[in-house]
Amino acid sequence: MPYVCSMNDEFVQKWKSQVKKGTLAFIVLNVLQGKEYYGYELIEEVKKHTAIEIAEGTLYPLMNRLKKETLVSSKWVEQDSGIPRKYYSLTKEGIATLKEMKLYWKELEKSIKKITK
Amino acid sequence: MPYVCSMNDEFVQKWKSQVKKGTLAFIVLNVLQGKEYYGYELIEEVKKHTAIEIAEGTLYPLMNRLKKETLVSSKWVEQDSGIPRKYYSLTKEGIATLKEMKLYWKELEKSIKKITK
DNA sequence: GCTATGTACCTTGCATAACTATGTATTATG
DNA sequence: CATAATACATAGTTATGCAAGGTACATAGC
Repeated sequence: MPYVCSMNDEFVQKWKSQVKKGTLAFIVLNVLQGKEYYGYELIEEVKKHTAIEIAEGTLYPLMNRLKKETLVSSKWVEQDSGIPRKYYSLTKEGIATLKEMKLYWKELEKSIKKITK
Repeated sequence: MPYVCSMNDEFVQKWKSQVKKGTLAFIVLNVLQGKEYYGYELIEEVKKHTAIEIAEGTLYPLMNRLKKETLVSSKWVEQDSGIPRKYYSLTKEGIATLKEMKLYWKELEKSIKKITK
């Protein structure tokens, strides 16, 4: 591979991973606004519509945290064939919390836009 | 205090802290684009112009990490009176890396906007 | 002289969360 | 019958924000 540019690739990779911290919870809650999803489907949904890939080993612990915080609830749904699916949905508290998070995100976005130029 | 809303205040607080992971490095590098800053000044600058507060215990270790990654360099500047200041500036590598980070941030912003609707 | 406040730097230890790797189980496909 | 895709789960590693502590200088008020 030819030397193209002096940017620090490994640093950027780690940075992206760090940016995801917090961001993923926000994304998941936002997606669940519209309708219920099961874990695997949620990952696919996000991958399809955005540039964000959520690893399974990331999502399931995340969903458990959100459940513990009572922001989402879950229920098992048997399938005619195949493995049963665990569907997640926003609780009332989840909706209120998401609203608060949206405010902060908008503020952050504005702040960074201001600094970037 | 009257009960106003069912959102989870502590969760939101922790979440904001998580969102800062990665975000702060991005912010600092962006600020240093324009001109050199010393640590204390950088905190004040960001606080003044945005909604973001960077704790000292966050900034100094962060600057050391950025230095170790050779994204910024620093130099001590003696003052006529008072404590000498450590001024930070972007390196060539820092500039290239920041460019890459900006691309990802734009992408992320777009993705979230899409999901938030 | 003493105290408080503001400036300016630094470090330790804790909590948190993403990711890799690994494991389980079911169904469809070649 | 082996592979891929679906679907959930956990352990261990790593990175980082922040509270809390510290050092040091300068100024203002009592």
